[in-house]
Amino acid sequence: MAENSLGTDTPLPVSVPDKPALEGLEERLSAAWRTAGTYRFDPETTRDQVYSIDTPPPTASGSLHVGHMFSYTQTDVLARYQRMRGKNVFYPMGWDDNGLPTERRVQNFYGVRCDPKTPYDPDYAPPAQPAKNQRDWDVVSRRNFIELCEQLAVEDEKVFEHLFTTLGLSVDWDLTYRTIDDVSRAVSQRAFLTNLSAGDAYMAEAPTLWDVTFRTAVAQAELEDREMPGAYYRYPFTAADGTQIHIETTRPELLAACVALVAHPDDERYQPLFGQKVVSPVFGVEVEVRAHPLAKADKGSGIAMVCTFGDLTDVTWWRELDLPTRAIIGRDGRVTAETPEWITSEAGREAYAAIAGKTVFSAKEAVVELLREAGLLDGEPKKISHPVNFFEKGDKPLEIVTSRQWYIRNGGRDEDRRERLVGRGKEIEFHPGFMRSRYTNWVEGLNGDWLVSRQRFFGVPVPVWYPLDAAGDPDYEHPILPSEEQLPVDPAADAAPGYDEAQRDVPGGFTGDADVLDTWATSSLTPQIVGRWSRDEDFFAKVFPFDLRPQGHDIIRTWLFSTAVRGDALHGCAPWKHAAISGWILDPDRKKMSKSKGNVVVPTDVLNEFGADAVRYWAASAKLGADTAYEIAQMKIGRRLAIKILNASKFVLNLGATSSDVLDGAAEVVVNGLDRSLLARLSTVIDDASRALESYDYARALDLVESFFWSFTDDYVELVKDRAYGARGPEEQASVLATLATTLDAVLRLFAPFLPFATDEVWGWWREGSVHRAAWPTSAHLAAALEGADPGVLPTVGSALGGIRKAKSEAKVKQRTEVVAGTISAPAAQIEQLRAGLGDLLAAGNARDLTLIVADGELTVGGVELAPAEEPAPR
RNA sequence: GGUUCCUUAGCUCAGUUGGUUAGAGCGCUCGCUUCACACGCGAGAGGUCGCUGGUUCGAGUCCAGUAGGAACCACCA
Repeated sequence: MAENSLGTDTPLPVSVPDKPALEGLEERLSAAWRTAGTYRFDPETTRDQVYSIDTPPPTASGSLHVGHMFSYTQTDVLARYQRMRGKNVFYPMGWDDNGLPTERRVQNFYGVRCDPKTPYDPDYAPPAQPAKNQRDWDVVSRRNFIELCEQLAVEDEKVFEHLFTTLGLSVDWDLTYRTIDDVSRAVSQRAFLTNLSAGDAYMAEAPTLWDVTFRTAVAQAELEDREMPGAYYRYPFTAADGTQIHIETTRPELLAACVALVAHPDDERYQPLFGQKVVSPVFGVEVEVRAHPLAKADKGSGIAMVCTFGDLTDVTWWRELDLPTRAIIGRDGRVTAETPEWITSEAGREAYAAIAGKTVFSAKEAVVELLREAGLLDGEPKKISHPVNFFEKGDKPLEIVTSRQWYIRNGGRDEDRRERLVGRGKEIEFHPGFMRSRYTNWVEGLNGDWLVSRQRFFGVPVPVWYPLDAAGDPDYEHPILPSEEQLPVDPAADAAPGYDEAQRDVPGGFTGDADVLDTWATSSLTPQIVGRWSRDEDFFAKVFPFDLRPQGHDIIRTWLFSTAVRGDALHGCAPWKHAAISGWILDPDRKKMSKSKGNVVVPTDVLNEFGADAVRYWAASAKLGADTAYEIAQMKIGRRLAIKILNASKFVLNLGATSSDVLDGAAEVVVNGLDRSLLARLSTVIDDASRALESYDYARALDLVESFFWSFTDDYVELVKDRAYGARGPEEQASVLATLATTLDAVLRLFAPFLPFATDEVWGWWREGSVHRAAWPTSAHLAAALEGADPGVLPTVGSALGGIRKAKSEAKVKQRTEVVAGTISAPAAQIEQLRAGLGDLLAAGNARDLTLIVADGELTVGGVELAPAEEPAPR
């Protein structure tokens, strides 16, 4: 580690600019830090020296947002604090370029489409301009697509890196990764194969939530409810004796996919029907009436039409009542063209022809029309608004189709694992603590394992092949797996081990798994990727489990949980000790900021206008977990504070206060009671701020330091100016100068994590190296100066000065107007404190004399006689 | 329906194990170009801590209830 000690009082020439300013500091200092390697992680280290951070990788293909500055600053403050505490901080940066946003951006930017079946072209160059018509876009292999992605990512990442650098993030830029690069793909595949061999991953054919636009399966974590208009349609099924049983449904288009009617076992209206067959209208298909406790007697007509599959409840009934499968919705979201074999009647088959090949929407209209024509629609449809499941990135309701998919066990179907994962959540210290309940809530509400295969083209391929039998059908029971050394592999381009490429997709040969892994299946491995898991186990052991995972509360169910699942399966522990959950940025109207609302502020504009320290002040003023309004006013205050630090430092240093030996114990020079009082207060602030930061409450630490600093400049500095100029002799002057320098030194260190630019600028005026490599102050170093010090002297003298100022203010005279006489009455203890600072009080108040009177009650200043106003000098 | 958070000055928010007259900043009013800072300095006004009850010598703080706001999860016939 660099000069991480207090012995920094080298006799450098002090060089203070005439007009200190914030402008330009970001560029100059961040370049200097980069050159000096100020934030470099030292791999020669032991685990207990390290503080490791599992940085969230931003989507570099996305747009910059003030939210980025907000949450990343909060993490940076914690990182800087730990570094000053002497920790070897492992603070990497990643780029999440494995996912739909990047896929879309690469497609549109270059005008290409990915088809994994296309062979790799090592000499491929994208068109100079994307073709206007998407049909004319180049079709490229997955590997070419990934290469294009990496090319474009370089440009996108520069923009983010520039923002983060300007913001002053103390990231070690040598530690970067991309979620789509070779290393990440290899780690993702290795983890998947490890899960597979340990039984933590498996393949199954099952009903799956399906997005018809993207034509891919989606996981529970990617679901989103949207309130949609709909209608209840009421129509009858017919029992053998001719009784009509009315059902109500919002999805009449699935009538042909009906497999049963279900009512509650206690529902007396339907009890006689349980076990009997009824016939569906229009299609004339026989289905059984069944009982199940999930059916609600008070919903609709109390009896539900079960289709395969209308919603997740249907899946439950289908599974638990062992119902047949009669699917009619294809993966394209249309009704299958072929007439199903379970529709046997002539009329039924004719009716089916009316919906075959139609979209869900058109099929619904057609079925309703058929019902209406047959006079079976009971009354008009009742319009309602109801929640419908959507893929969070999709714009059509999800369907449920049966398909073969890969899953990773996450406790959704296994009580033991579920409890173990809840326990992992308890191993993690959440900040704020209540955020853990979101984790627990999610784990306990899971209704299935984690579906990780996606029928997309761009992403990390599922690293698996299948042998083909003599008929050319894949043997899914015996997948062919790659060796460790082969990773990463692309089964669509690379031949299976032991096979020749010529044997691809021919009987007796092999076929590659066509799917890619869910992006979270890779993102969930950020600790393993950046920590060099399986590549450098020695290194991995120095950073894992990580100390900190910072992230937003909106991705607890996805990123946080999935990382915990991987940590549990691969390492048998939680992946981090702490999780710092940041809030969202709301616009000033308290609505969530979003692009669609057009209320997004461009971060670079704000940085240019107020400076990085000002923006950081705003971010660091908000507690973890608290959604926070985007507030320019708060940035103005931060800017004011940063400027004040520059100016106050300039003043203090120009007074000649440059030796802070007191911090190293050379305290005997501090003889004045007011000085000792200030240092006693400083000592308390150091202790309190340190305690707050230890518990991840940086906002409180900032508040404490800031309050101290303002009382330092407004009260203490104002009081001691005269003495600092030497008006009361060399000993008194030495005392105040040592106190000023000591306080300035400590204050710069205390502010350094929050305002890295202004503090390091001042540090450079009189110190060697960077304040960001200096040690965090401790009160132990001040103890020697504080024997018997009374922290109450400063506030008491300060309020006496306030009383004098008030008298002048009320008289509407200049503050430097001379006080001819005045009395201060206060209890004896305060009079004692006033005596300790009387000299400074007289000087600061420009008072000839003040009479101190012991009296009960609070301190009051009275009988102030002011000197007559000076006549304006004759012109 | 379950879980969680929030409600304190006009605004944004502190208030750490319950303890003397509840704080800050912004905004507002008044004053001051005081030799670090006008991107400044000083002074001042402004709150029955959502509401109701309880515990306690003592409640903004703990408990119960209640109203309003927000988020997460579940429901989705």
